[in-house]
Amino acid sequence: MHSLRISQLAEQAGVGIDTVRYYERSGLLPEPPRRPSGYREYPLQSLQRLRFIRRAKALGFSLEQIAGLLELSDQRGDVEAVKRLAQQRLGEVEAKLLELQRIRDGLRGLVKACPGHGATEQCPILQALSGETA
Amino acid sequence: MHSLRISQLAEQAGVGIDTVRYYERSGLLPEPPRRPSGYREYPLQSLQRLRFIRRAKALGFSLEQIAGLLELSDQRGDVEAVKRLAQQRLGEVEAKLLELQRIRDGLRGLVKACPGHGATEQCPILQALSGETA
DNA sequence: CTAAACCCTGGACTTTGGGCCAGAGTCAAG
DNA sequence: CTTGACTCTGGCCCAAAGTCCAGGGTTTAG
Repeated sequence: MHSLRISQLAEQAGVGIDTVRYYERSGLLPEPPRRPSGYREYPLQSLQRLRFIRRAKALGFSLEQIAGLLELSDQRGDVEAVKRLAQQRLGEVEAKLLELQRIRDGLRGLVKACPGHGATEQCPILQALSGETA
Repeated sequence: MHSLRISQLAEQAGVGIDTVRYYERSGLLPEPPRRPSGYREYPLQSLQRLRFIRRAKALGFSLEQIAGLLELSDQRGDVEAVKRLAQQRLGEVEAKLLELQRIRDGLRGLVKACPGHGATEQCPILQALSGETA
């Protein structure tokens, strides 16, 4: 039984049925084969893909950006182009990581500098993020 | 000249004027003093705050979550509560970091495993994210 | 003192990412 | 072969985060 109905797919991926159809409309999830009746029959791959989307979304990627990431795994061949794309995405992701690390450090500093009593005075998180990145 | 008109503030923070007013309505940006005419006069602090918001947003925080972060720097006193809040945010941020690192590693692997020829075959980024986190 | 450039409020509109029906067909168990 | 659970399409609705007027004051440069 390596094919799923839409409700099974949705449940196992932790999203709603409408979401699945919406992703299909948006081109994020490829149109699955249909039974003669019109019912969608999803391969297990779709589950991985859906889970990926859910996670990436939780990280603040827009569906459009996620489409960009997924494009990488869809491209077979044309290796040069894929590589360039991957490098570009990698750059974006690394930038995100840096910013997120700054926030984390700010928060850590706050937690540490604040031993349960005394003054919060100069909360470091504003500073931690006020550097330049236009 | 340590006070800014709304257009100057907006420009220097890299957001639109309407956005500034929207943040004020939403309680993210405190209401600034006004001239007798009603014009808003922003202190430089507002600039830092706006920039913080912009960055945090780029990382996928919602305005509501950002309000939560900013609350930390606004609270003076009640140190216990502040600390708990900060620790909670820190946990969230660290979880995000881990996921983002997985994506980065996946992309790195892709770039590396793909030296300009050969098959992309098994793009690692799907794998990198298909683990369990409900 | 006047024109250009700003600012005010209030409200309507937009995009993203779905949620929620209605009406009609399909499938599986008893 | 019927009943309940499931699916289909199409369309309308929603919240978040802005964006864009309109109509009317304000400031400032010439």
